[in-house]
Amino acid sequence: MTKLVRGFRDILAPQSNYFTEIESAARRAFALAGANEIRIPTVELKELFVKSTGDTTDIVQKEMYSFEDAGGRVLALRPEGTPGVVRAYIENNFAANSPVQKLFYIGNMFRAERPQAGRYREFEQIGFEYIGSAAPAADAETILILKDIVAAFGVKNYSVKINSLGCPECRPAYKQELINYLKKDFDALCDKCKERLERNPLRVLDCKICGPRVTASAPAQKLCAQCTEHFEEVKNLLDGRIAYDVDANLVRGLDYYTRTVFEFQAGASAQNAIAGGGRYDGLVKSMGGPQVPAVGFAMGVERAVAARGETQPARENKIFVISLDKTCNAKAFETMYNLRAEGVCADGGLFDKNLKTQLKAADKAGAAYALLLGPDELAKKIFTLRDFKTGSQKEINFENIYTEVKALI
RNA sequence: GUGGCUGUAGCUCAGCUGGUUAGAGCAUUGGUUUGUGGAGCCAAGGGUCGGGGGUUCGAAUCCCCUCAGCCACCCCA
Repeated sequence: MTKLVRGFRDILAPQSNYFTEIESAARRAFALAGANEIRIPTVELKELFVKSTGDTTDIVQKEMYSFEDAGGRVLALRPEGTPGVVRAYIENNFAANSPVQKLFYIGNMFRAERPQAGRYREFEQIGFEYIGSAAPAADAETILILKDIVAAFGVKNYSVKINSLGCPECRPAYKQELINYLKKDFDALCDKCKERLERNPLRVLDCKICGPRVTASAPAQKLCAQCTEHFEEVKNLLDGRIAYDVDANLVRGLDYYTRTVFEFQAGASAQNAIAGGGRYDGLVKSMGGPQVPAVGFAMGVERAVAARGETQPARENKIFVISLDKTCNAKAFETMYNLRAEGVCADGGLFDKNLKTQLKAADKAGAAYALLLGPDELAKKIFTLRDFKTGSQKEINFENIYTEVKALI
């Protein structure tokens, strides 16, 4: 038979419920913060990602699903959400009307990496982009919204790292200084870092092989006065609201980040980054828009779900309708259907099974109550309501059924 | 993309150094003498042992290829 494509998967209950839970938590937090949802396409021109995410990144160099359509356009499945959002911001001319935008999205992303636990070729991201504000408060707010979602969803043991990468004023100088420093001991670098040196020397600090050895003596990040002030202000706003560590080696892998970057980590696996983000003050302009600052994050839903773990759902306020005889089926069915109209979760309908089987099914479905209708009940115009928690039963007259059930549930 | 480990019923696994019709527990289905679930009892169904090729009289068991999963690297969410 035809099977799943490598790296893709079916998400079944209860996992699928956890996805809904975190999405709901996110929507609540976004609504409280005044953010609007944006739905962007899954497919964009490949060049969008090359220009924004960056052609030096692995994501663009080797992880994109790209293809040519019948019209000869070179397209790609989105590997991340930010480029599409920024493209939409520019294309819809937000800058002219209401330049400050808090936008969030929930959607699946695609990267052709080698699959591993916590790393799939299709995965879901919940993302937030705060476009139009250069204020440190925007950085802090972005980080705190993310914290609220993670906390509301119930991830317990996570840590937060932040850093500042500087701006176009101070970063090139630092980059050059770092290159000069690393070149002095070029041969000691691993092969990867030799390649990285010119292209993106900051990544050497993040390297598992060279990083630990180099960082101790490497020149420290030198932020300009404005970047220093910005970073200090971000930290001030964060203090007391979230526990975090400043990690000078935190370097995000996307090209567009400036100033503040951050990462939320949880779980023991190597794929422990459940969310990450940062400021990207130059991206809108570099993509053809006006000079507009921005900051944002993206959260990996399956990683957040894995970090939180399974939850034991309480026995649902569900009523399971059971009929014991052909003569009772019509009334039982009608009652089941009408209960739903009354807003009660009514399951059941396995009327061709015997009582024991139907009760088993009710238990398995997690029902709180079973509503039994047999010839005896039909004759007396009553239902028998069984409470699964206590095992007790009581009789309810036909005419009172909806009010009584609604009172219970 | 690189390296390592793994792949037997829906799930978790057992099958010793190759030997007749491949097993268990859980799950499922059906019964359990007349209407009562949440580890009662009985029984049944379900696997071309990931797929393909090879070695052999004979392969789940050995070899090769392939696919998939996991772990590390890498990368990132």
